[in-house]
Amino acid sequence: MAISFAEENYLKIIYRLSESTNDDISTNAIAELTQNKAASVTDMLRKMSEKGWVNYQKYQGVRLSAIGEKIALDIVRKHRLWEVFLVTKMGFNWDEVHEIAEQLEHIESEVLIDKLDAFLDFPRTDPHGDPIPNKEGILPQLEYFPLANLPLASPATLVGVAQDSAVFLQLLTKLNLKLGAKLEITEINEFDLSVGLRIDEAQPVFISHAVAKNVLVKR
Amino acid sequence: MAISFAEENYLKIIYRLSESTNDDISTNAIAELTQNKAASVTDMLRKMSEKGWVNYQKYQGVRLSAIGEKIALDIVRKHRLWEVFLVTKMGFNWDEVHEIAEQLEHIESEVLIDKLDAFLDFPRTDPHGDPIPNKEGILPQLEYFPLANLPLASPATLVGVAQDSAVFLQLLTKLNLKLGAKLEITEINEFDLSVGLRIDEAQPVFISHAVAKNVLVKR
DNA sequence: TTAAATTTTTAGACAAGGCTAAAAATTATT
DNA sequence: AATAATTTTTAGCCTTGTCTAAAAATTTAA
Ligand SMILES: [Mn+2]
Ligand SMILES: [Mn+2]
Ligand SMILES: [Mn+2]
Ligand SMILES: [Mn+2]
Repeated sequence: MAISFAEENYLKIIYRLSESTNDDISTNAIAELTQNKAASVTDMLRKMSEKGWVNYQKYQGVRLSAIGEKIALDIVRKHRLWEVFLVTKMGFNWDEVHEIAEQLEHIESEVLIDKLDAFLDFPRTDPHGDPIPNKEGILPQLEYFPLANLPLASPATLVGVAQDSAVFLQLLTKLNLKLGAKLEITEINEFDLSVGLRIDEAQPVFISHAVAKNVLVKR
Repeated sequence: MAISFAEENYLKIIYRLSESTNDDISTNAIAELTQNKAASVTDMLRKMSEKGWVNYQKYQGVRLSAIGEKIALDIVRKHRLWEVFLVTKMGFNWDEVHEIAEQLEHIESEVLIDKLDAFLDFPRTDPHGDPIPNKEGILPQLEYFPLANLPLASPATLVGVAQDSAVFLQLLTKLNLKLGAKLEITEINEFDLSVGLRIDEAQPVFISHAVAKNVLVKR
């Protein structure tokens, strides 16, 4: 069953939304990311449900089926491998590659992707630190990753920092963020991507996205 | 004015048909190459004429406008550069790259193509010997011609092919005819225009006129 | 526990890019 | 020059993926 660009984009976006929550994904959330109207999303969800790619109940939201998740992971794999290519081989900066990868992720050729993977030396993460799924759709278990990528309500341990400027490290100390601290994200603010963070079972505090990106955690 | 994949394909195919004739291009010829029905072609020609990409008169055939030709050359440039990439960097054979390049040629990013061009060391021809237009749409002047036009006992070098179907390229491989091969015609058979051909100083073999017409050589 | 606000779905429309069948124009053959 | 064959266009229909406006369901607030 052939899949269209539009369908691939919907699956990828549902996947992305699923990463940071366990709830079903809402029509409006999908509409916002696809840049379509909610009515259009409803229609596509009905069609993709027919095809068995998502489990969808009217008014109840949607989640990916096993097949849908595999398709989404294939697209994510392609997107991230192409991003590595663009940065390491073509000399783009990491902030310039996303839009081009949005196009390249739809190129259909399994053997091309395998060769690209080898050409890039089997990278485990893309230029933004995001993990690259293998052909089977399995994400490498990274021993550490940015706090900014930690899903809501999923406990982790602070194991490092991605930056060692004095001002940054002093701020961590002020926040009581030290190696070995038990962390849990309680809230993610759409507006500025700042997060509510519970540190060692205490009352949550707010930290900026800039800080969250530079704090490394392990599950 | 955004351009769709379908439109890009029509322009590219009209360009290709224009390469081997000075006449206007017929609806049926386009239908055959696009794999669409003539009625659909008529409709697209009318629309593309509106947009100023082709000059089209009902029943009289079509030809590219200056703008249309520039668009077509841009696509040809991308197609051929990606084919070089696939062969020289990804390790594909020359008969495996056309279908993938058909997809990659629609990726939209001028800067990506410029970087790719540099990454590949500014190739003048693709893996099939076809010239690669520069950004301005200018084709490098190559001095090759069909093997079928080579006189007896006059050494030449295989520098390209006039066709890149997989069956044809596979036949060449079987015959040990590859880019750079030293060729010399030892015999021409009046009856079917087949030729005796010495390849790299080996014992002569017979090849059909159809093959000889599609093999490009340089003195 | 109603009423109000919000979210989601339905209904109907539209553009792009295809198709088939029939009509019209062009070209080839007597 | 008339007829036959071929090519091209027109007319009408279809699917995909989008939209707006209105209706229905759900959630929030009074
Ligand atoms: Mn990206
Ligand atoms: Mn990325
Ligand atoms: Mn090609
Ligand atoms: Mn080629």
